[in-house]
Amino acid sequence: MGERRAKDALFAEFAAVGKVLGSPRRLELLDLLAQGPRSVEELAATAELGTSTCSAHLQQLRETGLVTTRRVGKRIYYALAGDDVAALWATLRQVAQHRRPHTDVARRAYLGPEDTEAVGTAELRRRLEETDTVLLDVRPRAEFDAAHLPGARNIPVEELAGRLAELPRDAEIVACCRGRYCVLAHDAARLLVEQGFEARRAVDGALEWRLAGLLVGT
Amino acid sequence: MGERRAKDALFAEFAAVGKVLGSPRRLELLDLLAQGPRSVEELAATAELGTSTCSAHLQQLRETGLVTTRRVGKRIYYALAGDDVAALWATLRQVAQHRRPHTDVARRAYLGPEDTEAVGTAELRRRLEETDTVLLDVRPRAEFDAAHLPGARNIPVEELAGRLAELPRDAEIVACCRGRYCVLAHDAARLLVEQGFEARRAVDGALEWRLAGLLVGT
DNA sequence: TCGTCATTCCATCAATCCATGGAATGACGA
DNA sequence: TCGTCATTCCATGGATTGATGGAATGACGA
Repeated sequence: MGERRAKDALFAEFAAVGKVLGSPRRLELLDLLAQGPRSVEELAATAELGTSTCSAHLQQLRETGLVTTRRVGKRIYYALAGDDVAALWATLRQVAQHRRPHTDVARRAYLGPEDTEAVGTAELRRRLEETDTVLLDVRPRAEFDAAHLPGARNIPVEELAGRLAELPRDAEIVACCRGRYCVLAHDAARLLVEQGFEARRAVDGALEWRLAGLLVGT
Repeated sequence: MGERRAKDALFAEFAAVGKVLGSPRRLELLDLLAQGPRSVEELAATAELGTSTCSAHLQQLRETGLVTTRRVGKRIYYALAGDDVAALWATLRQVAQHRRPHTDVARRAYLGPEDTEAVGTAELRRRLEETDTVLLDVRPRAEFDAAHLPGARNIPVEELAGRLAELPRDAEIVACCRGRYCVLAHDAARLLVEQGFEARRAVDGALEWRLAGLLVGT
């Protein structure tokens, strides 16, 4: 009886998903896609990959079923197949953070010093309701447009230094971005504090809020 | 600035966890470990692996931080590092089931025909409280001892055919095992029904109940 | 119909991974 | 102290994977 063979086939299916999660590059692409659909060249540029390489990785993600494609004009947009994939990605990060001490070292090295104050999601929502806190989403416009917290304003970090006049000096500003391992909010909060604003950064970001069902599209 | 380098290092940490999930053999070991601690040779025998091969896989799991080891006498027991790892494994399976159509084909090929009636966890708990349903855990004794649902009785499948006299003919029997992708309950329920018992099988098993915090140890 | 442009295919090289069996390790028990 | 036994180490060969650049594909727009 092919019981062993059948079991191997089943576990090979599971392993196919695992295998595709085994490359830093693919995870980076997955992280970007968790923010919203993107074309190959956008992804290649953002992830600093060659187009061929990026395409090859995306195809592996697609063959495994984690992402889907849609053609618009002469571009092909890749998107996460569903929120369960985002949940898997979040769980993977959580396990790494929990079980691999070095993850936290790498996280700190990437995000920079913890010199700005962090605001948790519960606290953030309270402040948005009860005070005139400004929620500043500093992700690229495309990602903001795809989905963001209700009431958030968008100024991409690259533009932030030149658009300080748009921000209030008499209210608290909370910067947010892609999620727990994204630099953008750190950078933004740091810049704003240097410029004399009363600024903090959100601990969570679009990925976590997406999983909690808090986001709205445009 | 080594921003790219730092980001790569962070994502390499995440990918290390993904990479170790990319082998069917390791996933099988992980699945077994989700049932409770086991020695290398037990694992090798159950997963039908050579000892060296098994040891090598276990070490990768350990280096990645997903499992821990403990020495007892001349044996080394491997165990899951925590419930978050079990949750990751469950999420991975769920995504595969959801996003890879072939998973269900492989699942059916392995588990055999769906000729016995399935009982979900909510319904199972209701029946255990309100009727005199017998919950029959058909996993190996070691796994049952490590953790099981309160009130369950243990008869490993191998022994089942010879111990039918211990089971009531006037009450419903629900067979349970490791989880959604385990054959044992299917085999047991099939055998019992053939023998004229009023038998069903639980949809969920130890893995799912562990994550729901329903298990008790010995 | 043809040029353009985004994406994919292809061939290649270097690197990594897996399974295997025999030797080495290292803790227990006499 | 020494034999035993579970586990790990090591060397090997076969297979897979990732990055890369140039060629091919295929849809759009003139």
